[in-house]
Amino acid sequence: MADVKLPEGFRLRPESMLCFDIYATHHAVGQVYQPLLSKLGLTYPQYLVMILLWERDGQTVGQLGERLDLASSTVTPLIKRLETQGLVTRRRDTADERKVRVHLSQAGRSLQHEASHVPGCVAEAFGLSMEQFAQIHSLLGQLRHALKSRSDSEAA
Amino acid sequence: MADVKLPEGFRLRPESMLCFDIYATHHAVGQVYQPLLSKLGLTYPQYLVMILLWERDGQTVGQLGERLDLASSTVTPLIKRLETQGLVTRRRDTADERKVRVHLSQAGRSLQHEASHVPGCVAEAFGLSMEQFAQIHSLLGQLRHALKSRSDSEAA
DNA sequence: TGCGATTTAATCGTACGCGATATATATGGT
DNA sequence: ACCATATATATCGCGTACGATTAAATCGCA
Repeated sequence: MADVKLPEGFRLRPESMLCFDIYATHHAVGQVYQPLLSKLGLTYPQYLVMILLWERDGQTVGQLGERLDLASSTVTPLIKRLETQGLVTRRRDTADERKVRVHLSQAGRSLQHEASHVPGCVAEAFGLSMEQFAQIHSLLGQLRHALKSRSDSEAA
Repeated sequence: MADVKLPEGFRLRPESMLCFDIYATHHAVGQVYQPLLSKLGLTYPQYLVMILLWERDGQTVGQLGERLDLASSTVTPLIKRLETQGLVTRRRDTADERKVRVHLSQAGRSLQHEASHVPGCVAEAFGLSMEQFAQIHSLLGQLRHALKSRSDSEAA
């Protein structure tokens, strides 16, 4: 919890603080996806889960949560809502009954095609060049890595 | 809603998609702030509001919401919780009674000093150079600007 | 002046998101 | 085989978030 190299009484305009940046960008991105996804009956977090399942079916609740950094208290009800909509089914793993595997239904698989235009629309809305895109990806990755290793060493 | 220049059947690893980047980074940042702020009895969004008020007292609910991209349905209850904690007071603007002005209490002002170590701790946890920091700020700003102008033209 | 349109907050219902806790299943050492 | 421990989900309470709606105050303008 070391104290820092910022000048005494250092004050930035709030809008130029990184916490505001991330917060505002997260919002802005969500608002690009929202109208596209609501036509499919999905929320943004539900869409992220579906993307993971389209990539690999039958993942456990824990695996999905780990890739999205979400606790079971968030993932479980989200999956149940997807199940209510008929997009997925939940089955206990026969080998290890603690695990719940999430499987796509036929409707869940078809939805992938109906959603195929979404990344394109979003990419277009982003209006970034491939270079800028790659830069952001790289910098955010570095940022998360720094934060992660910091909190890991704290936990140790 | 023009379709796009992505190759047919284009598929990225989910984790390298920008929506995952932003989502995961937002989370990671929140988790750096959370332990620091919980000692002050604040949540992350409450902290953002306090920063805005420390910069300029007496802003309206609408002004606070606009700077954070939040609707009144989010801001109003948040402010009420800050009021319950004794950090702010809410007063109707005498000149325009539709507006509600949010004012810091003495406790709200003192909290600024108790929170003064937070940006430093966070900057340290970020572990980024000033160049990287500025790059992220700039790129996220460009991204938001692109998204904003896109959705504005849509609304028009 | 009067009254319809606009602006500003607040309210409601639904869906995240998390910390703390509970429950069921599996594992390891004796 | 037995039991302490660990693991995987689920549940609960609280605090965001947002779209849709409502209500009050203000503004525009005939």
